[in-house]
Amino acid sequence: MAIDTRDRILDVAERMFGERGFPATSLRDITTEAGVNVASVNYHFGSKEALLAEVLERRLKPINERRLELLDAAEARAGDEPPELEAVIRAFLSPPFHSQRVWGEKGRSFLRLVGRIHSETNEEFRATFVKQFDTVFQRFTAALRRALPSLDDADVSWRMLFMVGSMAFTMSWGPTLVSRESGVARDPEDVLESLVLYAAAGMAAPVPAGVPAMAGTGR
Amino acid sequence: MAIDTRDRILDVAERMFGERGFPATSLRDITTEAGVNVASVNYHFGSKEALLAEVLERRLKPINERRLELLDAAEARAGDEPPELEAVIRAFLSPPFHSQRVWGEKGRSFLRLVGRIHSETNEEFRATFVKQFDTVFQRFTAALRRALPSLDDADVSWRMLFMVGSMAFTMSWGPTLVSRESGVARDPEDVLESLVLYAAAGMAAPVPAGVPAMAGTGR
DNA sequence: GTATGATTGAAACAAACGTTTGAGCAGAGG
DNA sequence: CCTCTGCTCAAACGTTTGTTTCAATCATAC
Repeated sequence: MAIDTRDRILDVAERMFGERGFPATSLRDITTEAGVNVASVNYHFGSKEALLAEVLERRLKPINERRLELLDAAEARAGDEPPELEAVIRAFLSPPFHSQRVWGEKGRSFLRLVGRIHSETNEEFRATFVKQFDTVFQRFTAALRRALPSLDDADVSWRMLFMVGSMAFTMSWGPTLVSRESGVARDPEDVLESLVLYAAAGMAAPVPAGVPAMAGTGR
Repeated sequence: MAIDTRDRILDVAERMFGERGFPATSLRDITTEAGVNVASVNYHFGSKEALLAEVLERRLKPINERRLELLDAAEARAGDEPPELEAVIRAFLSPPFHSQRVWGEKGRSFLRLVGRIHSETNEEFRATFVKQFDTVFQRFTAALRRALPSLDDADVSWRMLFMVGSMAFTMSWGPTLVSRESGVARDPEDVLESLVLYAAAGMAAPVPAGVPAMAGTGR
């Protein structure tokens, strides 16, 4: 009633995709809960997959923009020197966590959805999805290489993957898995701090001198 | 023909669940590829979900048993002292990576499946799934707490989550995402070493003195 | 007030889903 | 030879899926 049909669909779809997953959520689940007609999805978005794309873009765009802003600031602060490692990591990790705070429960289910994306869509869709991260990944890879001059390119790539993994898994299932135990931190801001700390230490881990040549020409 | 129908179904299901995901894979996809009748799935396993459970257990049991073996060895080696941090981490991370080597392509798609589990099944199924890890998690949590006496329980729990996240994400998508770039390490054994290094450094990261009390009584 | 273009509604579409049925086949035991 | 048991098969079950259709309704502009 109050809100536009389009937005109602987007909100409910975001939540349900996050909770049950994309293939497991039917359009009728969404439209029933949103109180709109089934046909309106195809009218407003064209298809179920196009709806998913719109749900993702709506939230992802500001997050990635914010990441680049923060990275810009960190690099400007460092001048000609390599940017500070922890600042780079924080620039990457904090925007999604902040979105969790800003958007409340909506933000949480959206992050769970992002964590699912890689496993629930087909190859082609995933390709258009990762394109949204192209610039972000390139910029952050370059920054991390400057901040970690002792690592070769392969190490930086893998460690970025490790960091992304921690982030995605934590955002998706941290609340579910950890909150069951007793007396653990709940505030997303605290979790972010722990994660930054962990990732910074992992990123900066020295490569043992005995086995230095893992990449380079061939292997 | 050569192999038993049951095993044929299990093999194909493992691969397809890993590639496309559980909800996105139909029983007819599986049975057609395996060259068996649709009805045989329900005859041998009872339901699609029960098939998934069997696929998981078949591979997961030896992995978790091996983890506990290695942890036993590490603790025995340490005597009354706390076990060595890197040994504990390696005990947790290496069995799935080794399975990747031992089982070849089958192992890879299985690990991708495991990475998907948390996002593709309903609450009840996931509950029976994580039960398989109960013992493992308890033992490793205890060992890590002894190896990291300066951390409080909440920090250990969260950092374990970070580690599991890196592992799951790497096993699921490392080959897909990283291999596209040039000249990066491919050998699973090397990736394991990088991950152990990263996780050990992250786990051992000192908690900044300024903000020590994150858990404990309330917050 | 009436015409216009955007939006919604109920109903139906074919296709695909997991599961069930019951006949048919093979081989072992008596 | 017959019977039982384990298994496979083609066919059909009733639901549910994403999508389409087309008339009804709405707000806005003339």
